[in-house]
Amino acid sequence: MSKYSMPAIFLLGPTASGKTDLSMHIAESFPVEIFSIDSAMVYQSLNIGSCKPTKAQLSKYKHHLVDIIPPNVNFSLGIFLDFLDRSILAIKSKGKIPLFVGGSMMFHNVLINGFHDFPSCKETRRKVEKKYEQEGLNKIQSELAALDQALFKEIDIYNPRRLIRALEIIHITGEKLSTLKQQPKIQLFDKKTVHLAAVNDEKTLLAERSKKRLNEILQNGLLQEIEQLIEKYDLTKQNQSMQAINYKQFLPHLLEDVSLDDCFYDANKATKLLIKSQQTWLKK
RNA sequence: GCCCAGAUAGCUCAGUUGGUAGAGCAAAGGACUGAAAAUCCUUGUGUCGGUGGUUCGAUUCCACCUCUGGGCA
Repeated sequence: MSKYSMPAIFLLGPTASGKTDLSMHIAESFPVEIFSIDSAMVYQSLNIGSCKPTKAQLSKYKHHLVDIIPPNVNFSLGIFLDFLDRSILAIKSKGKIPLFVGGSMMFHNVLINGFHDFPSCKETRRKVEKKYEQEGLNKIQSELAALDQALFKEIDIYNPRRLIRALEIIHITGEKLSTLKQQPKIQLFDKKTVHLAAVNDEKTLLAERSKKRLNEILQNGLLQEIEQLIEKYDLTKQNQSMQAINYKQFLPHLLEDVSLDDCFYDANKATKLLIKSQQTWLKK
């Protein structure tokens, strides 16, 4: 029934909960290979700020879906699924089982509960984005209302991202997204052989730990890392990779006149919000 | 010691020509299918610094006091 027809193990949890270390312990003694589910670790050269495992750890334990794209390329679910496909086929032939570890909960959701293979087209998307930028939210709201009334009622129409993506799909397929959504999802793994494990902790404890970790990240040379990154790849804050926590907050210190203390405060704040939203996902 | 400016939500501040107040951020909750560490939604009773006075009514006007900035000695 499922695309890969093999078992899978998931290790879910918020940031700073100890997933990464635990996953390597598991990989030590079980026939699994680690698949990172982390939207920042996919970028090459984003090492310190993304809390990527060390080079030594990465070479000792194979981590799939880490360092798959350079920081000047924009990541997307499509890229994620492509790399996933290749890696899964590779370990399947070795008789290993994937251990999915990470805090990017939407990707876990796709892996566990399946997804619709809706198409994507950059040009179409750009057209819709342009319309939004030039004519505003109202315009694309009414466009969706005209094209797909059912979906309009269903989705969050104040969220431009959702509207733009919906219109993109409708324009490409020429069909209503609400209809397409009724088709069965692609299930990647058999639900019967999917094993979920969650690592979690008190929010205050996680906040404390992540603050401590942020200090370590700075000591490890986050600022130098960002400096080298933007120079080598000619990055600005527009790049998707620079939207990742720690990069987003400390970049202004290098490019603009923002104090280190302010950056620290913002990064810490962003991490706390991340933990919160990860915990919201876990409740599902 | 004198002069000036402040004191309002956890923080930064608006505001009420006198009828007991509201934004941003934080906090809490939530959504989530190609940017997701993104994006978006919901939730605001607080001795309006203290004590008096004027008034039907004061957080708003007046007096005094306390505290905090800044200036002058």
